[in-house]
Amino acid sequence: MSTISDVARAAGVSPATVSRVFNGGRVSPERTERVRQVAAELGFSPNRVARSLRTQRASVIGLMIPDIENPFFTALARGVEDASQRTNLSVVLCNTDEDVEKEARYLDIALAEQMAGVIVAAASRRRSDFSALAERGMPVVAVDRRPRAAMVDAVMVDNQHGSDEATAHLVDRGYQRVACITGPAGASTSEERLAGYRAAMREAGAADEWIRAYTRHADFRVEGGRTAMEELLALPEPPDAVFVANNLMTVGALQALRVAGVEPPSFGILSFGDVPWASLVRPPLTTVQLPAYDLGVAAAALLQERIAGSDKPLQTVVLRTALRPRASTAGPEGE
Amino acid sequence: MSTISDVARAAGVSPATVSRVFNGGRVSPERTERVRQVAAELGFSPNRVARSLRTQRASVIGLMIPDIENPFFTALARGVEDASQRTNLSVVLCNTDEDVEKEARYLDIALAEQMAGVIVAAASRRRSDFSALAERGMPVVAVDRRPRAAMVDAVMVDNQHGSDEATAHLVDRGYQRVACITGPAGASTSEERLAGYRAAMREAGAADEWIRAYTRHADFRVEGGRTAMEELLALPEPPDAVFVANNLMTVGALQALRVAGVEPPSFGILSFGDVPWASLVRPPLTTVQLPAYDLGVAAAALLQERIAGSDKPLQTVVLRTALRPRASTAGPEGE
DNA sequence: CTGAAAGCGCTAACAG
DNA sequence: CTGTTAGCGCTTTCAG
Repeated sequence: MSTISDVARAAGVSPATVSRVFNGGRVSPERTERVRQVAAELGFSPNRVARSLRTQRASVIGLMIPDIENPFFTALARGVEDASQRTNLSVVLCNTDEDVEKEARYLDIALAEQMAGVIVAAASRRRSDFSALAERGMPVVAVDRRPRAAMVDAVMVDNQHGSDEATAHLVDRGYQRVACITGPAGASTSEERLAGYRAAMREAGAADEWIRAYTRHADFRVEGGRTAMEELLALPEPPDAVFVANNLMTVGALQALRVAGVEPPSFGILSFGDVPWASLVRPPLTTVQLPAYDLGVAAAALLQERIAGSDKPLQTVVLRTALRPRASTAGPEGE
Repeated sequence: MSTISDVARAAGVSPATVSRVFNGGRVSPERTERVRQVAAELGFSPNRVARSLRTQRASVIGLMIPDIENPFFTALARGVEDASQRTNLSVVLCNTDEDVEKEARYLDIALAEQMAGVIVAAASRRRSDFSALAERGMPVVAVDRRPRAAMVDAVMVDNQHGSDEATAHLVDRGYQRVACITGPAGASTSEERLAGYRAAMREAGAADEWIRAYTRHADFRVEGGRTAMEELLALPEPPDAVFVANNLMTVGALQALRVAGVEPPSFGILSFGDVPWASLVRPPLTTVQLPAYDLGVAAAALLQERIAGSDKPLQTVVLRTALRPRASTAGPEGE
């Protein structure tokens, strides 16, 4: 592995000149040419570690996501990756596993590795803590999940509006008892989606107590969705439709329905977020489409601005969802 | 951000002592205690960039996978991650997108960032090139896909055996015309799985020419699987069963079958590798289970040995698959 | 436009 | 067991 001084010696110039050639400093054309030539011959490429140490900043950004097995987050990750590639930033993907400790460990690493910045889909609304990064001036962008009171830029989905619309759709189609399976109580996404559901149900005339009885919190995973659905089906007066607040829990809910011999659309089911391999599900599922990829792109753009030193006031970008009605919510008569 | 000298000064010791405290050198208990104390107060954590520059090795390893949206690779990634966490290595995930250029770019980054080592599921058997890393002494472990002639450790799945067994299972169940959808011609996994299929078919008495006519190469993605299945169904004498060489193509094949109104198990279908959300598919799918997670763990273990400086001869670890017969291959009579 | 020199923060000999 | 010292490879003043 040749170094900058090897190149300098071989080209008969100073290391500083070589450095300038690779960093856009002013160097005479012929020297530039010679240095490039020699560098190519020697297979030289600048050592980023040394550069980071010297400049105190890296060309790597961290992306913390809570579940690498959820297609929503992989799509988001691709958005971040694609947008970053254009700026020559490389992306380090960290899977926090919905675990605040693990997340904290990765945030420490980001700090110790002097990463240029971090994009986080926070594991917990209350307990995720970015203050250490913020204090040391490392740019942070929150994505998908809004951490409480953290002073960072954010890119969010319009959860409440999307859920409200989705729930209203179920009501419109004639379902009488629309239940809700939402995520863990700590997460902003859970709460906002629940709030949308509640708003729509109140508007449809449901009492708060009734709503509470037909609401379940689960873990945003398949398993949790299944269990919650089983509980709802076991109610004295079971629901005839369900609004499920994320994709994986919908998969679980579908399993529970199948086991119970309940078939959409006589039982309505609507998923907030695309269900993976939706094409395998019959009947086709009504979903609220989330702009996962664009969320990633927007977050990366915001982060890049900050890395470049922008001191605009903090922004929150909100992206809209889109309701895709399909057969799974055709109506209780099973049209 | 406090440095090692800040801590040294505040604790009244030398920087070397602080360093030793954090790296397991011999330091008297009371000093160790004091240093730890002071470090905690100052919120000190060692700067990994400086450490890497000094020691010429990093505590980061790269993991290059061809498709982050394939659950097989995410499971593999988790294996790598879990195994690495125990050794305090952090994992950088790079999505090569089955693209040799993109892969090469990431490999360059690995080099420039002085990563401790790299685990690669190669994008191409022929064109993926690790020689630059090997030359510079960076440990590389190939996983899942065997790059041609590269002198690296490898962790593989017993593709040929698994495919042979799977195909024989279809034949045993009474299917007469078993077709095959395999992956791109370049990949070792495609070729080995195809070889297993061929061996079983020959043993069942099929002519080479017949086998060729009932074989399709696709791209390991959903789309490719669908197209290939459509082609097979359009043959003058369509197959009555198919062996599909990866999970995503199976999803595509199922879509094509559904559109054509063909239902397993009267048409047999068997997937090499677990199909995501298999529980949504009806009837339940017969699969060859792959040890994706363990593949990751084994690769990480091998890499760690090399990073630690082992100069054992190169090894190839082969993990076995397991056939899980389910209803989708119950037999042409549709028992 | 170019070179010399001074570190970034850390670790690894080497002496003590 | 502890401190001193000399860099890892690079960038960035500061002179020239």
